[in-house]
Amino acid sequence: MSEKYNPRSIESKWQSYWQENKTFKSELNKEKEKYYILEMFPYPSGKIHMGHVRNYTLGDVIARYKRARGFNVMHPMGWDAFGLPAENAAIENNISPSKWTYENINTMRSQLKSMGLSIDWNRELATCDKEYYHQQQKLFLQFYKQNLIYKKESLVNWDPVENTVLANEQVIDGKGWRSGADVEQKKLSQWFFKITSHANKLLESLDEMPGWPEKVKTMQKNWIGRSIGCEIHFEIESDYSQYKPEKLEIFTTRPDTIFGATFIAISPFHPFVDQILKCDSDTAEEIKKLRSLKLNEETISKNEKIGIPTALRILHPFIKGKKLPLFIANFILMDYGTGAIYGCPAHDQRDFDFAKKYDLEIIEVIKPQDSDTSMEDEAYTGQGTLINSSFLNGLNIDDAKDRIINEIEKMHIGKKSINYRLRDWGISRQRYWGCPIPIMYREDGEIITVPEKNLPVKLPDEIDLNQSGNPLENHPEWKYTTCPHTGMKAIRETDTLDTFVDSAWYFLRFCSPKSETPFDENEIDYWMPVDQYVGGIEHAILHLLYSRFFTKALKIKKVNEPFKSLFTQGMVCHATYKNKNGAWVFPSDVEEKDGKFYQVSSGLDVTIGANESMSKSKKNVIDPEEIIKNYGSDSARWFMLSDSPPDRDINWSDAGIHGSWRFCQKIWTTITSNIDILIDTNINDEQENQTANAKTLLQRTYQSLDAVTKSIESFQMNVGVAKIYELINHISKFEVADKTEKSALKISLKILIRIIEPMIPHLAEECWSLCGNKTSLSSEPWPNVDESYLIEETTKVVIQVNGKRRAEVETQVGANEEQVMAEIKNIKSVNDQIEHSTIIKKIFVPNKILNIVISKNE
RNA sequence: GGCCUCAUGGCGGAAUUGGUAGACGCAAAGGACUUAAAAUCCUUUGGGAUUUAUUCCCGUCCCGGUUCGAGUCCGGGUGAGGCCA
Repeated sequence: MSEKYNPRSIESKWQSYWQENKTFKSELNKEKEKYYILEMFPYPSGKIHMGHVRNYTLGDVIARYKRARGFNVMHPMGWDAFGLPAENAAIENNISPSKWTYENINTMRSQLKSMGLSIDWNRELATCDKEYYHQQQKLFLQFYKQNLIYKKESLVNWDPVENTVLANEQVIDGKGWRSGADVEQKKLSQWFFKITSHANKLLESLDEMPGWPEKVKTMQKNWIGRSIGCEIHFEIESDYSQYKPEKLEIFTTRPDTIFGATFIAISPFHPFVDQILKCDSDTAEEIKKLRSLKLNEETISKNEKIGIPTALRILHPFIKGKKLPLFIANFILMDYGTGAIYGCPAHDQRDFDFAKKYDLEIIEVIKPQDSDTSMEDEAYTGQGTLINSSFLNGLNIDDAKDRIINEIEKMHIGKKSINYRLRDWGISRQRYWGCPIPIMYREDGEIITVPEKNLPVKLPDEIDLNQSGNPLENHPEWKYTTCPHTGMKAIRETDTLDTFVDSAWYFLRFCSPKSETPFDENEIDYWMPVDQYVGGIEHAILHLLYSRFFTKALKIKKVNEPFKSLFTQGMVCHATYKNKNGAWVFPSDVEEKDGKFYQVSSGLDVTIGANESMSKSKKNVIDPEEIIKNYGSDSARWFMLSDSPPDRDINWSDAGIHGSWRFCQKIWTTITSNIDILIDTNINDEQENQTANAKTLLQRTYQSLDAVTKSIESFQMNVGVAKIYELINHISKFEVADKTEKSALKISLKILIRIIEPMIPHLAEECWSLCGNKTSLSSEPWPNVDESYLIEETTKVVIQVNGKRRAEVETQVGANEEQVMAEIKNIKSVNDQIEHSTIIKKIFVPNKILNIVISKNE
């Protein structure tokens, strides 16, 4: 057997075998325990990149491992196929979004297949497929009936030149990416999912999800942002002649500090401000300026605090005669709470800065337990006792909160209230390439849903993308229709759904991808929840939260949460390159010459940008095709799993791929050179008169097997890889002299073949078939650890003196302190230390350590 | 600004969760084979000292603490990254 390792022929051979034999087809089978492994499905942007290779290799290791563990594994794949890039490509290349998308899908499918992933391709779906969005429109109707969908005015980024709405990423430095025009904030009437109605459920379930990383749960908790506080209605005095509002409703999470309140601030978008604008021409310009600035938490915390004084004064409800000035301030969000707060400068840094700037009163109402604070430089936000606060004096913060809320409720000027940072999910997109919203606007003003029997509302094929604005808006035949109930004239909703809607339920659709209803209850009942979900941390919040919301809102029996375990793999990053014209450049198009970088195709100089997650939009992608072509996908997979912990970001470099190739080669030569032993049916498990050598090999084999198993279970594939290296190093140094050693080697090699299959499946299948097997290795069970080999007779005990390692001794397992002490009598390095000293005590950890604590005799 | 991570040789990283720091891989150097190269195999590889040893000293970003013992736990700092529609 001297044939060379030839990954190209081996890999295509096994890929065809798996396809022809439907090796990875999954079917409902109640006799068997199911395992649903899912990686986040890709956007079909053109070609796969190393980030995909990492994601899908990781998932495939789990899929293959779980199959070996006897589970009925479902491992599907699909395409997150709607979205903006298809429309851009359509304009650039004069190709329809549909054609562009399906061509990309074909390319990427064959690339994924060339990686040897154990995917059930029978379940493949694409969200842009009308079969898929037909079902999605049904879900829309269902949500609509449940009152989970409503319409309201909301701000969008508006490009006045292109006459179109821009996504956030299309706004660069406040200007439209294509037109360069200043982007305006425009109000449009848009559809929303009432995700806030599930805020509390979404929050509370997080505590019952041990399979999720703490980091992601924390991010979601912060995102939902539940806070308990109090709404208070204040009476108002006005110096405006034409505007005299009576009451202002504010929200605070610190009602305990109400006696320290010295000003009131409202958002520039607060309803009061519209009226104030009418009365006060002096400040109108300033107010308009505040309104034009984009407000979010980040800018609020960084930007200078600005307040515009008004002629309104707020009466303090507990301090008679006290009047607080009211400001319009740039750090109050209209969407949070009531868009109005009171400021207590002494105990809130932001209020403190504001008070200093506008020379407002600072009243200390919380006194720290241990020290006096001066309030010179910063607010005190810690625990303490209430002072200067009338009936609250002497209470701690929590008690003071309860007491004041109680009082406020008694006086009927407010109530305890729970507030969420989470806002409703805006789902309208003014785009063509998305799922049509099954809504019509009738000429009599009624908004009606398209009846289920008339679904799907199909996207028109013929569109004009060269006109500005949404192509659906510009498509009269599609847009104008009649009401199916009355025959009245009607206009279709021309907005399409956010693509996050598509991905909020695809994992459900995979369970019954061809069902005539959105999903088959029976299948869902068996397959859901997803046992292991694998994807990028960048989806930690939105996609995962939306999916959780869908799952809860659909009220599927027994399925409360969609993803039992979540693993967030690190991103594959690469430097970004830009040429002189500001265009992104592919790394493969960059070359170095005399320390300078230039673009090969154009000859232009290139500047190197930051390392960022690989993405088609920045062109910092590496196509795995080259590597697969040169080394094979087994080497590529192995390389991807080596070295880096799966949850850590990596900077892509192919340095080291050669080592992976060497490893595959070594597996091949090791198996082929020992093939005689492997196919010899007379060699079995020979334990009688086993040589020490044979025993040691088996010990190491089972230790490796144990370690590899544990590392796969705990998502430490890089450690698993290292343990397999150790095993093959032992095997290749092993010399066979007698029958028990042949037997040991055979056992060891067979275990090796089995445990490399999740990682390098083609080579493993080939080795397995060389051993004379006629069926796929993937249906073979995972080997069991023979525990008897893990029991060691001797062990090394480390001898420390004052905590420093001085020697180690080989002892019987379970040796006691006296026995170990006897062993070390003649060890010089230890004796040198304990000479002329008094032994104070000895710390003995059986089989591990003996630490002798001494004090030197002077 | 808030919240959250992370920091170990030339590099990627390991360390049974408080018990031999640097497994395994990459890179590098030396050697074997070869007319030569590639490939393969063997050896060395955290820093330093010497009497070359079952030797000693230093060493896991910095300062301090807890402990018989700290890469691991606690406090403070420095630096890097992520998230904040």
